[in-house]
Amino acid sequence: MTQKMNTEARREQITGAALVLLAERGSEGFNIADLAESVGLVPSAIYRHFEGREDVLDATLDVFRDRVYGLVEAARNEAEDPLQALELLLTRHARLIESGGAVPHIMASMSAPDRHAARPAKTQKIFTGYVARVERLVRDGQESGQVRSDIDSTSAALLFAGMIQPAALLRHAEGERFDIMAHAAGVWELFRRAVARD
Amino acid sequence: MTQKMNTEARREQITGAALVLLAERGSEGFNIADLAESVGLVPSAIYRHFEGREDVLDATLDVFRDRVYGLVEAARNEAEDPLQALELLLTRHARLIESGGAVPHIMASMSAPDRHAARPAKTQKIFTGYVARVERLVRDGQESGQVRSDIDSTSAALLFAGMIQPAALLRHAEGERFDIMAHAAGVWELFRRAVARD
DNA sequence: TGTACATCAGTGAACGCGCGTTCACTGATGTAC
DNA sequence: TGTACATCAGTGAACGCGCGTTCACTGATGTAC
Repeated sequence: MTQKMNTEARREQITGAALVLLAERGSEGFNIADLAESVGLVPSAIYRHFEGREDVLDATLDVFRDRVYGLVEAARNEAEDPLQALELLLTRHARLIESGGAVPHIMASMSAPDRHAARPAKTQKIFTGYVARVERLVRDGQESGQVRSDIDSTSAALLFAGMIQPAALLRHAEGERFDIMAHAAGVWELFRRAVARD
Repeated sequence: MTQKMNTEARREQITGAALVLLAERGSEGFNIADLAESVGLVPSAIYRHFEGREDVLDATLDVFRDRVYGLVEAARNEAEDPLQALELLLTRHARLIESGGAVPHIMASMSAPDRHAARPAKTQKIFTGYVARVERLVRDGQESGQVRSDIDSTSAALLFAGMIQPAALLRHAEGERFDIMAHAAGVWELFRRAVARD
């Protein structure tokens, strides 16, 4: 028998593994058998810790949210000004995708409507929360004078959110050949030119 | 019995209906029963015209590709210059999403890996083809002097491709409340500022 | 420190639902004469 | 113009696979005394 763990520790291990599987295959290809195997358990053992597949996805979405929001907070704290925070955030998103944690891929696949209306709604809420945080950074930049005051902060936030999405797709398509860090640098240069006060 | 149609006409009707369903629910929620019902047929009738579910998706992807590439061609032909073509393309993408043909949503859901490796690969090829066409417009703009020559055309093309993606997600999340045409206008202003000469 | 007991995570067999797919049959449509 | 026949799109019942889920059972772990 596999080593026993208390439910709390096991739940964390399982949601972590689920996040990896979701990044690889999306929610469509996500299944209990593979999830169980990836943590060295038998499928039915998952039900000791979760009510079912949808409950696993829900808990995994919580982990996902915390990580993504945590990325924004970290960038905000570590950077010296709002514009640098945005650059740092973009770089770290890129690095996350490079290491397999395909954030936009997860977002997209989890937001597909299905019988359980709860999951898509939650996913969308995570996304709007993310955009709101980025928008906050943009407005901070406007107040500090770094960012042009005549631009619409929502537009800027949505543009920012979209910068990394195509990269994740290409990363999946072309794999190692696609230099995602270089893409982030190139696209950041364009974004900076669009929003920075010359 | 439902009115008979020859296979060619029926195939077109079915792939058209499939595209609508995919935009609404993604490939995960796409099933033969609903597809058949949406064209007034019984599930087994689908098999008169397609080999199976995966074959329907494959054919639908062809329709999707033609429509998206057609959008780029139309914009190129109708606009007076490359930059205006890009603006026109963005506007039409937005209008397409507004009317329910959620392009990015389809892209994302179809690219999720699964047993049949063929579909994701095809989806990714459609996307890279799209990016290549946009990149071509950017380079045309550089040659005509409208677009700055010091920017990386690939970065610009990827930034452009990403502009509409978050909008599609928000459209799904907030529905009518989210003014996608206004978003397109706002984000275009930023893009133009990033790439246009002076 | 040792023993008895309760708790609870892990197991494997079995179940059953959803859904894609098959197949024999029907009857409408188009063609040959 | 009418009749006979061949073709083929549509039907509905049934099948079966994949996969999420249940359940009785096991045995490890932690606690009470």
